[in-house]
Amino acid sequence: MEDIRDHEQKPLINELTLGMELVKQLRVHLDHSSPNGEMLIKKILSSYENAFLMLNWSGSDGESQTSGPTIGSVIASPAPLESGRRDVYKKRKALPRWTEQVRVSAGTPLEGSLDDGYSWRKYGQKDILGATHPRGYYRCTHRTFQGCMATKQVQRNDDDPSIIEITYRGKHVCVQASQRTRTLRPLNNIIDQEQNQNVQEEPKQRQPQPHELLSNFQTHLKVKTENLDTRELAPSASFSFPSTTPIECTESKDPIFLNNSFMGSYSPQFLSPATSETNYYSTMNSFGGPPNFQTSDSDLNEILSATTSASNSPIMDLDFLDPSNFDSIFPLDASIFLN
DNA sequence: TATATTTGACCCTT
DNA sequence: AAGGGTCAAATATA
Repeated sequence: MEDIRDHEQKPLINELTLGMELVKQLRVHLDHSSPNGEMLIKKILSSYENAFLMLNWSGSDGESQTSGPTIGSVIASPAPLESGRRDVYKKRKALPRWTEQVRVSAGTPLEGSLDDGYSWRKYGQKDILGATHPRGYYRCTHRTFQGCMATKQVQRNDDDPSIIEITYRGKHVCVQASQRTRTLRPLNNIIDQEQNQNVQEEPKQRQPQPHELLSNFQTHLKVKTENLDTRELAPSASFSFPSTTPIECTESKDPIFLNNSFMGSYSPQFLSPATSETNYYSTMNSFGGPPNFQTSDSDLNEILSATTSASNSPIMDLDFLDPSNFDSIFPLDASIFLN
């Protein structure tokens, strides 16, 4: 099985690799004389990255992959319900899961407003037996275009309503435009927003509150992990939230893929998780979304940086990250991709 | 008009 | 069978 799929993928990988190489050669010839050209190059490379990410995903799930949909198939043609859905359940069950508890001040509005640096879309709410507060279900906004299966459940604690429990499931495969660093509004502006939010009745999570985020996660956050391989956690013994690392950024092995293959030349700078997801969204259009090429050069830089940032995230599970698999999938020194 | 949320129905697991 | 989780049509919002 594995071999067959390898054989199916290798030519594709090779083609992608070749294409990436050619793009980089083209980039050299551009010689910075054309900003637009450079922008396009980055877009193209970004698309290649995502293609690789998708391939990776489809080849990483050992258990259910025989009949389960790959990311690509999800995007192109959802699998039939009968078999597909069950596989989805299986997959999700196998996803790593961990819980965070965030204490919010009394008047703080709802769970959905808690921003962890990723953009979420609410897809359900349920009254839970024995719980006074309903549980909200959120999934990654980028599921459609990037196949990111990360979800989270948000529920107010019964005993202490000021505590909100957030259960994350799955790792982000998506690239989030998570770097407001360079676009952060002036502090007073942020404070204004926060004050406004405290008055807000129905908050919108679409407007991340970097300031609030920071204080929440740095001062009130407790994390308990469930079903999370302790081996993975071990390296994050420093499980603190240095400045603004997204919570998901706790696994150490994940960077292997991005650092080695795509981001070798991009120093992992530290980026704010505060998310303005619209930036990236427009970029993702380049492979599936509605046409929108208004992405600016700086946006693309952000995106690439975000990918770097994401390299700190538990992006993939993955046997794929097993060096042995890695070699077979990326025969070349992939660190050259973005150089 | 596009995108996000709500909510009842459906599916899956236990 | 019950309860939790997800889907998707309807509705709301910007």
